Amino acid sequence: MARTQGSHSDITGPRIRSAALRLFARHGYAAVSMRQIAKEVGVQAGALYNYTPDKQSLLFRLMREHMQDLLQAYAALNSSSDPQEALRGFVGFHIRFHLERPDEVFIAYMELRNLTPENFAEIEDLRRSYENAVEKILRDGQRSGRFAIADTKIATLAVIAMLNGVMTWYRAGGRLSLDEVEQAYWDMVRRAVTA
Amino acid sequence: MARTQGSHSDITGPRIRSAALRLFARHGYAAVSMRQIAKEVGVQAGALYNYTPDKQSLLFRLMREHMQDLLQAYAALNSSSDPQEALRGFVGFHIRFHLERPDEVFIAYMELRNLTPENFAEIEDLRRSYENAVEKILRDGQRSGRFAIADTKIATLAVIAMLNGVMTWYRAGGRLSLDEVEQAYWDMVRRAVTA
DNA sequence: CTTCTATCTGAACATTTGTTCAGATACGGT
DNA sequence: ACCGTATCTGAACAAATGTTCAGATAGAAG
Repeated sequence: MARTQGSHSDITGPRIRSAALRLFARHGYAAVSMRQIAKEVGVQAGALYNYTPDKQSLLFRLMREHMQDLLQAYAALNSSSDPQEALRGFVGFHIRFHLERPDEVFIAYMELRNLTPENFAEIEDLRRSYENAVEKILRDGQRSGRFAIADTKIATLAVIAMLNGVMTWYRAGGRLSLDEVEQAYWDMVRRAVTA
Repeated sequence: MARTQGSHSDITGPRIRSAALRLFARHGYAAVSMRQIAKEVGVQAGALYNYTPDKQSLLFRLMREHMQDLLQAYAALNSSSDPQEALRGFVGFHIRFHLERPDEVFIAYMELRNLTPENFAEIEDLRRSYENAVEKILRDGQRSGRFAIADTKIATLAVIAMLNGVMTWYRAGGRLSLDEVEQAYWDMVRRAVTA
């Protein structure tokens, strides 16, 4: 049992982050000890410090990589030039991306207050980038007369908040398929912003 | 400095809960120690146990009282029999009630995982009551043909999630007045559910 | 003024916390 | 077969944790 020592382990790093991710999501950053993480990996607590300078960095790295993945994946989605189509694309993307990463999303929204000020600022920048990309769609639609939105900033946050809500209840294999969920949310988003 | 002992203190209890509320909201339940709460009140840690059997009960009481206040306040709002008016009333109520209690709301949504299973179940029941009241409005409107909603359960959660989003960014004295915010959200909610 | 009691202090407790480090170990290269 | 080094163990550290409790204290009641 446990890992033998001396063994080359390019896999220990990922396993540590994976265990930390699940435990942080489940019990919260402050409630999880380094020893719990180590136990999950099958290693002593001291060994974790070959892979992270401290506990805070472990959390920060998880959050930053998640936000970077999100931005990169969204950038890779070639968005339509038609605002309505672009918004539809965003809704589908956002729902699916987030449902595939429940733990990362949970942490990214719940553990912001456990970041040091500098780390917090960096994560906030990334999130604002994402919001700005969404707001651009709404502004384009507003300018073209396709959308009728009182305040695009509010609408951006409202749409994202509404979509994020799906994470609190959706379970694969439940009453509704992913396509049905996506359709239901898209119907509401579309009507909420359309003239 | 500090409180003198022996003084009658019907005010110590409320002050403890008030300090716990603010600290839990700011740093999270697990990250706040009983000594920090005591210090905020100006008392030694041991004195807290005259007012709560343990830390868990302190959190639970804050959450339960908040949910009960929410349900009671909503019940006191005499709702219109017209679904659209009822929904409008709910939107205004929900936004204002929640913006008046940022700390309570934060805790009620973030600290669920730090409740014991029994306590969690009780809070969940209260929240479901609230959701059911909202869903009733949507079903009434659906039945009368006023609303066009694919799934009233999803729509309920979507509307609440969207409105809750206001808490993450609204600050009194900011760019928009409370009335403007309420109007903007009501516009979106109305269009999202209206036929 | 004396007595009573609710309230608070201050110390103690066993555990757990994040982190460090000297030494043990086992793999890759020679 | 041996060495070098990346990796892990196991013990140690001071500090902090939730909780308990005997005793001090001050206001209320008589």
